[in-house]
Amino acid sequence: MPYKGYGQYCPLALAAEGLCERSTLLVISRVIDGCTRFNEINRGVPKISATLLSQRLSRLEHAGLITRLPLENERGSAYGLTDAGRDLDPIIMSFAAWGQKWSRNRETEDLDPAFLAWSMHTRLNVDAMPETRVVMEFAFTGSQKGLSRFWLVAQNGHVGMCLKYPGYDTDLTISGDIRRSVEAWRGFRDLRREIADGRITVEGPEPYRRALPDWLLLSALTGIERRVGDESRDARAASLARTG
Amino acid sequence: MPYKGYGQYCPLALAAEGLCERSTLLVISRVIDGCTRFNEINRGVPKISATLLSQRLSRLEHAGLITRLPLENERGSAYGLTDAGRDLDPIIMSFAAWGQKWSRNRETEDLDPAFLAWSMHTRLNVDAMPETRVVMEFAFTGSQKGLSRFWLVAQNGHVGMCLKYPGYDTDLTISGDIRRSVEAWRGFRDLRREIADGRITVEGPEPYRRALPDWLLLSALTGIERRVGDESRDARAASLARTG
DNA sequence: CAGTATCCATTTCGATACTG
DNA sequence: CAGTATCGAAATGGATACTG
Repeated sequence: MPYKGYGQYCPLALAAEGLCERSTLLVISRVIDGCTRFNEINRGVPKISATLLSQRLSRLEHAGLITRLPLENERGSAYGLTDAGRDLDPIIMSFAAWGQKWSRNRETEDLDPAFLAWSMHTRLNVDAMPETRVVMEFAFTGSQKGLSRFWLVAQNGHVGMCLKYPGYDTDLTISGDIRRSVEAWRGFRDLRREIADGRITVEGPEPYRRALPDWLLLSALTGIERRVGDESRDARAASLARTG
Repeated sequence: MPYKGYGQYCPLALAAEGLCERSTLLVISRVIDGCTRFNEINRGVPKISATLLSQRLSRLEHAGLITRLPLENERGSAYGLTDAGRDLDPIIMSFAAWGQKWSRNRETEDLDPAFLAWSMHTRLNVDAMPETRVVMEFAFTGSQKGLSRFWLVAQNGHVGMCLKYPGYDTDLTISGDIRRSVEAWRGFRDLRREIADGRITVEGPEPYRRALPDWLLLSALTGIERRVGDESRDARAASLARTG
């Protein structure tokens, strides 16, 4: 068996062997976030196939990181964390914070509207929202597939995400370019300014329109200082190239 | 491009994309430890080929994690850390600590004597050692390849590791089973007790023999609490199988 | 829904040989 | 020493089809 495992007792090698496979950290992260069902995790991990997710969950279970409880009434299982898995929480957080701080911006092809919608549905400030049902429609432009629409339905403190028109009347419609939307989400742009300047538009009743920025909590990592040296260098180089 | 990259702006996905490839964390860890030369890193990362190390170093350089300075007098380069790379230090430490705490023990095939020797040469307490040259010979039994010999040569605060007899007279000869030696190194067994009970033997002048346990600093992670639930379970099951 | 089995394209990596 | 180029073997992972 040529290159399976690092063949070492070194603790870092052991940890890396089990955790540094494609999507594994993302899967654990979703379970840490509280996702319990297969498809819930599946939606929360970008571009993972059911085949791979299934395999990852099995391995993580055998490695003692997650638990799997078959459900009584329904088919399927509920996934949860073991102590070992829970111990990874702060490590994964610091990993993500590092990514926020040091990663380059992505190309447009990497700005997946579906994943932005999924992220938003996990970070809606339901405490600030009305008791009644609120239906928000998001329309992102500028992505590879042209226009992408999603609906978030908030009710009784619970938020659902729909890929198709959910049948309920839409209360708010938010439209904008996917790149600007992602940048606002990540905290690189000020959402209120984007709205005030009309680059992201909000349609609907005045009270809802006004409240919207308080409903969207944005990415949990917006506070992290950003330091991507190459980009400012690239920007300077580009600027020189233009002016020079 | 089927499955290259996760195609996401998610900070955790971005971090994982760059860092969660085979051996990448180990390579960065060696540079964090202060290794600067290609072969030095190569020896410190278990089972990495020159091809792969070369590729990893290039990627890490382009990703802005490590620096590479061509040397003036000699061939080759000196590798170092950027701010982004240095920022990973505490994260990699916590990763390794997690591995120490939660990983299962390894099979004998994974107990590589060469890597144990390499590890020891980085953790010799040179301040406690004589000014004069000290040559230690290690003879590990019980590994796949039968007997494995290594020499550590300490002089003037510097420690070298030799895979062949270095020509100098040997001051101390340490012999023992590779599994017990690794377990003592990792802090799972008490080194002094292993020596006292004759499972690890030390030959040489009395003062050196007595001082040896103070010279070997052991793994930097020996203090981490160990919690591997499955192993006690496995042990119980095995015990049941034997007795039942 | 919640997965699993199979097949195949793509990718990864080590061994070997080679260079200055 | 400090790598790089090439090649083939091994592993990975997506698509598809399938199940209860």
